[in-house]
Amino acid sequence: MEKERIALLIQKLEDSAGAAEFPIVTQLAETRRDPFLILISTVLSLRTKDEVTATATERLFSLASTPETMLELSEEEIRQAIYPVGFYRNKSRQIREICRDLIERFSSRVPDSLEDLLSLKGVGQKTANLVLSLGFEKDAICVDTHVHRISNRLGLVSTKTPEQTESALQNVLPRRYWSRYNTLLVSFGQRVCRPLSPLCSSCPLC
DNA sequence: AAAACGGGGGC
DNA sequence: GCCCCAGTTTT
Repeated sequence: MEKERIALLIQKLEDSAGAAEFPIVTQLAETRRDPFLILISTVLSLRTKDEVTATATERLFSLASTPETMLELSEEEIRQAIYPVGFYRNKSRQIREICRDLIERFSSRVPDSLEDLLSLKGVGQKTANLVLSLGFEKDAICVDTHVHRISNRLGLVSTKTPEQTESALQNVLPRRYWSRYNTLLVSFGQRVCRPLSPLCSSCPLC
């Protein structure tokens, strides 16, 4: 019964997502299927709105789209490309360190294991899971603020922190939905179920 | 002025 | 668990 409810929920989310626009970062992810782009844009997204993140990602990747070429950019060049994302001074340094690390330790490829991803500078649980999910289509759930908020609003879980949500979802949500869950919820969270002034009147779930 | 934005790290 | 980090926009 709970399974059927979840299946119906996912179906409704998929229907509404197909009829509308995905968030820009997710669009980039869908079109490019490039783990490196996913990784960098996720790093940029920390404390930053989606549209700003997308603009910064596009500007940066128009200058360089591989670890090698990106490492050739100076911190100043990266700073200018990604402004005004939050923490842009730290991030320009961090991005160069990640590029250097990818080149030296992973032959210029983004690793596809949780452990290796976590070993990169400034990459934590959520960033790593998002790269696995969006970049490699693996069974991972990135419980960011959107996923946390909406999972509770939908009544799938009843939790206080994103960490609690992550473990709770692993028990509730069938594994076959994991890789789609992020895309669907983040899309839904930005289009409709927004943190402030949610568009409840046009909610596809009601 | 405060809250918000797809956190991470150190302790 | 708590606290710090630190840039900008929105309310």
